[in-house]
Amino acid sequence: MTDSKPSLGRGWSDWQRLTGWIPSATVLAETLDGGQAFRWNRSVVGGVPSLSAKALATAEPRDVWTGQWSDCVAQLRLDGTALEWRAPAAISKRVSTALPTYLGGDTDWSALADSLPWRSDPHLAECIRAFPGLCILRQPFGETLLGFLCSATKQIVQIKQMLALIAERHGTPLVELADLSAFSGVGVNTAHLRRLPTWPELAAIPENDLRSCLLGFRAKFIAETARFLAARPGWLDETERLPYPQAKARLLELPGVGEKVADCVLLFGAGRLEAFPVDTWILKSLARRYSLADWKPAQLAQFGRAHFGPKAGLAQQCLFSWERKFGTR
DNA sequence: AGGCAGGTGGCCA
DNA sequence: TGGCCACCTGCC
Repeated sequence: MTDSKPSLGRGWSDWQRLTGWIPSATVLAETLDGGQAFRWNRSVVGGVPSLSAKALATAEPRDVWTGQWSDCVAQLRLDGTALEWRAPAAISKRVSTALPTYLGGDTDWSALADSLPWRSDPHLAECIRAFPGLCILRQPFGETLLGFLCSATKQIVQIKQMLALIAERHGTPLVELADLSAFSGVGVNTAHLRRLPTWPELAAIPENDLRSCLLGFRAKFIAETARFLAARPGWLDETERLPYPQAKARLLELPGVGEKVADCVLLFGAGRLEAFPVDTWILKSLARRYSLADWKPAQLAQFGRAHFGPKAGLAQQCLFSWERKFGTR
């Protein structure tokens, strides 16, 4: 079977360079799979496939990240110092437009981190040094809300499983079924190439069907939030456009959305860098590194905004990543 | 083999 | 306002 012509609509586009953001492997992993987003997975491609396949021992093994958001799916890899991407050929045009925005627009993340008060804060300096150029993703608002409604007292692996199941069982395919056969052997489970259901779609799913996607008591919150939104067309879009304080106040009206989830949605799903989510990791971080043991979450949030300034959300993510990776003791 | 986990809402002083 | 506790259930 020959496939000499460039494939139109089948398989993946060629790898293309992404200009602007050049993360290390660590920072790329931390950005895509460090708790901001829950729809990225790493696979290892290349290297020595088997003992007998000496001839196939070609390229160095390297990580390829596959991720989905909205009606997009993309793969990312590091080639030397450049970040490269590709997408299913059928949607590569759409992805080429959406990907830069998803990765934080044309923000200079190193410059932004440099604007944080690290000069007078040794621990913050250490966290920034550990994850130089760490990026705050700009994810779809509604999907970010869904993701963090799943997050209560769950670890990242489990949140990823919930969302994968929701997409698999209740989402529509991202690529035409006819194109899916071209995806075997590239580290992609084609069953997972489905977009997450939208909120109107979620409103039509019985709570028990949600519950069976490993959601537990979170299913009730999602079902109730879906009903709330279904009764208010345009409410979520308006909320996304509101200034931070008003947007947060509105999100807090949703069942299952408290301070922490609201801040996560605004930080990772709306680019509001003034949001400062206080979770257990930040609780530990501030208690241990800033001697703020026994402070309550609301006080810590106030401290965070006052101490780290208008881009406190980026500082939060640096502290969070550091604490999760190095602070386990 | 059980305790625990990126929280929230409701109830009580 | 502040503190406690139930809520589900699959992982480490």
